Amino acid sequence: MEDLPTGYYLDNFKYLLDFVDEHYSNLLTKEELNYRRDFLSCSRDAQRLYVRLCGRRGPYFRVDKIFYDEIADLDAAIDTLRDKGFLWSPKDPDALALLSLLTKPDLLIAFPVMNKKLLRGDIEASILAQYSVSEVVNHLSLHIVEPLGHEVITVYRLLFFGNLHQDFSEFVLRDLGLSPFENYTMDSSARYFDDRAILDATLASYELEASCYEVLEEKNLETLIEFTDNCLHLQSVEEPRLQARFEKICNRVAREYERYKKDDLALKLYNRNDQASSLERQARIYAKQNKIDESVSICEAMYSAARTESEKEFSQNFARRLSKKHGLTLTWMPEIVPDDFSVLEIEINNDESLGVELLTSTWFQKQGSQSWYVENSLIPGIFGLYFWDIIFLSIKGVFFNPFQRGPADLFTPEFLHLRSVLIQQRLDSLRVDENFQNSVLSNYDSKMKLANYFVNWNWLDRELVILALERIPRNHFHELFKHLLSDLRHNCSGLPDLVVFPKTEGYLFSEVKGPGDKLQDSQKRWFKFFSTNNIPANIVSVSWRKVQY
DNA sequence: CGGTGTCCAG
DNA sequence: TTCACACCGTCAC
DNA sequence: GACGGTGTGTCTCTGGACACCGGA
Ligand SMILES: [Mn+2]
Ligand SMILES: [Mn+2]
Repeated sequence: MEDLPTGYYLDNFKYLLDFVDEHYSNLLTKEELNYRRDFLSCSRDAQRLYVRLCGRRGPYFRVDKIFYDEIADLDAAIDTLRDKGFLWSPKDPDALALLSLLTKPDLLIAFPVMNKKLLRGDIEASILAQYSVSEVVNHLSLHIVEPLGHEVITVYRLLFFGNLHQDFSEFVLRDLGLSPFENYTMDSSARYFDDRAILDATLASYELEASCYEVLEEKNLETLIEFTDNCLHLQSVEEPRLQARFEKICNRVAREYERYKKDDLALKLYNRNDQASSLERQARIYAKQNKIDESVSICEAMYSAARTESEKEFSQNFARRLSKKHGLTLTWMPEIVPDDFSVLEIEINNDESLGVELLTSTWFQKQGSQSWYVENSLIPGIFGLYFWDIIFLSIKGVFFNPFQRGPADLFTPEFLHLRSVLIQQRLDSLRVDENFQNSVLSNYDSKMKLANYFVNWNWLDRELVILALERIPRNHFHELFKHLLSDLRHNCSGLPDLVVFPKTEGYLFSEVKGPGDKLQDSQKRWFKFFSTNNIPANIVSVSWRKVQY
């Protein structure tokens, strides 16, 4: 595998800064623009040191523990960064973070009174209880530095990636060939953000998410109420993605209120949005409070405005149970179609180390079949291969950086609308396409390892793809792909554990269920789909063979 | 001293 | 740190 | 059977260094 050039990390950092400067400079504040200008004016050593430190946990670093061969003059680099405001030595550092700079033996030397048998965490706690922060600082007298400007880097990163979960390691993995990306064309005007207000709101929503997480960790009702009052004000955001993110946070908090039996507080938050999870919780709460009419009317509204299969399922099932219990007749409810999935009962020896799915797969192999543990990798994977060029079609604005696993509109209705003709053609041609197998396989070979939202290369053997293409009939693929396309976001999960190929012909999807496990909702939906489309699928119900001693 | 987890480089 | 999945305990019917 | 809570792998990968911990 090819080595990266010395200082590769600085190249990546600068690439990102320049890219953002080129595409988004009109969105940047004076401070953010100056940040880049000042950084570029630093010496190469200083730039390298800064990027190195910012890539590490920190937040503080002992100067005597900083070792980088490629940085010639460490002290000069530190001075430069300090002068330009990229680094400082904090006067009032966090004591715990300071203690973390010492190993446990060093801690015990510095604070000899401690009982050596304690765990590290207990030692730290007891030092903090015993000494004031300034005493700890003076006592250790370490020369420490802290890189500054993380917030600015965050802005640049968000503008570049369009999210905050990707980071500089993307560059490395790509350049090492470990996780390369499709070479789609980005039109030069493509931008994820157009508006500073949206950018700021997005940054705020990431912070809100983080503080929500902390608040939930605390497990304290007062904190929760305080958080609600201070941070969850009704806000109107134009950006739908942002709105959804905000509502998700509200719903998480509301769910926590339910755990405290504060249904009224929960409802107040749930009421403000119409996300599926919110509607579902509202229906449950009203039912629990014996407000049957309210609960049923939520279900009815949910049913008639259902955006996904799962909303339809839930509203129907929940209302059905309610009506049965309270003797209501609901005109809007469709006839019940009882589930009738074929079940195969088998008995095998337990082996904790392997897991029930692999054991069942082995069982099928012992019957002379071939069997793979694929879950959601096979069908979405072949879909991703067959539709590859459509997924990565350059449509204006959907590709705005080189590290995307799919177009920006992949999970919005826009995706289908803007490509409807091509998608329809591809689906139609599937039935007669002499080339279907070849085009999937040739994409498998030519796109190998390239990141695609639907293709999980690690779980998609070439051999498996070949066999699946041979054994699964065209019209089955047609229906499977149509079903995926009907809800790309939700229908890429819930597929059965195994795909089984009997010795000579045919195939079978098999969902393995150990003792005490049952079909999940998403799995049920797939099984309904299988049964209406005559796609062979069963549930393998496993029980453990009694071991004789 | 071996097992485990975390950090970090590439 | 999120998501998808399995597993476990409880409760009511 | 319904429901809620929890645990696990895995998130894009792999290996090395190191610290910590608990038991011999
Ligand atoms: Mn499974
Ligand atoms: Mn299963």
